[in-house]
Amino acid sequence: MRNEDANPGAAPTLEQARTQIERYGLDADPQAVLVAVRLMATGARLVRASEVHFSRSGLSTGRYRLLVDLEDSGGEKSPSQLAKSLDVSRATVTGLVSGLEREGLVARRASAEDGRGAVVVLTARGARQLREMAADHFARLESLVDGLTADERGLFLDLLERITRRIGALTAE
Amino acid sequence: MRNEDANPGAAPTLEQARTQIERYGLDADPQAVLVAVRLMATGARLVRASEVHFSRSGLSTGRYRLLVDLEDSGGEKSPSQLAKSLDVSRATVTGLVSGLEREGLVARRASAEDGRGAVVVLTARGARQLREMAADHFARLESLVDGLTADERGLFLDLLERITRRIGALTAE
DNA sequence: CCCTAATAGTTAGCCTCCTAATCATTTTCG
DNA sequence: CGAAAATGATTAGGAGGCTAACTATTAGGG
Repeated sequence: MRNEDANPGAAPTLEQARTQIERYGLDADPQAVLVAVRLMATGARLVRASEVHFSRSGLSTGRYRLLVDLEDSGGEKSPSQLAKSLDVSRATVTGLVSGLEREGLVARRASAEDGRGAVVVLTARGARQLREMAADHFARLESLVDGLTADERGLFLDLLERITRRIGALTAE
Repeated sequence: MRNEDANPGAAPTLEQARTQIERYGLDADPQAVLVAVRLMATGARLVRASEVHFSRSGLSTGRYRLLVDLEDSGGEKSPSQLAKSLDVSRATVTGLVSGLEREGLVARRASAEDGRGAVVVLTARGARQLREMAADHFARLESLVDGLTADERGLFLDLLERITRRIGALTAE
């Protein structure tokens, strides 16, 4: 049985990391490489699982996040601000808002102060949608880390944060 | 200054988690929720950073992973096997292979044993491409976890794995 | 044996996100 | 003040991934 068959789904082993490093005579630390690769694989899986989940409510991760952000901001926000806080391009926000608007979860209004600007408003229907999804959503998130104690969660959060800080450097370089 | 402006880029705070939970009178643990949300945010950022990086070599994360997988398997593999080990649909593999073939990094051959089957072969050019990228690639991965000691990396790996095991349940449900 | 069911690969069409270009307003400053 | 630069939003077009549908071949059961 092949290695990959026994271990499907983007979860590489330490052996694989070691082999790859040695193939080119590099001196990288296999464990360090494994951490990075596993984190990426997990991230990708999580993103996809989330997309699958939200699509069952006719939403998507992006649309849901936009709705939540809107509610956190008291129900109104400009597309630019949304792009910034969601860490997504303005063009993407335009698309997300268009979709949400089509389903009546959000509405567009012209900005009163700035002639160029627009304001995205959470509709009653959008707020209700969020309310209906809340319990299930948070239960799902909680269940992800069910297996960890409070201490372990704190620890994980700390380690994760220290890794996250390095991501910026990767793109900038 | 708004909270999101001070903390851009999909890195929610404990406060935000608490607020959202309380808004609907739920009793979820804010810390647990935070861990899950941060992990997803980090994953998404990592995936995007990776895409940016590979696009500079005319590749993508998916194409690179396919190339590596091919090399790990001795340079040949069927599209179905690739789909399985990359955890991606067969249709996606078709697309990845087409792209790689166009650039001469990979070639398609008909399977000798199975009339339906095909075999994807790593070309000399594909192997060279991998060789050229290796040092930089592994250095990048290593630098991601530079800030962690070997013990911390082991710990992180363990915690991450225990979380990853739960992802399946999320989608299945 | 042959007809049905399973399997391999591809195609078509959708969604998410991106960058680059465009158009309209504001702001700045010479 | 008026021209140039900056800013807000949208549009156009591309890449990655997915599912569903289609074609070709192989395997199985009556």
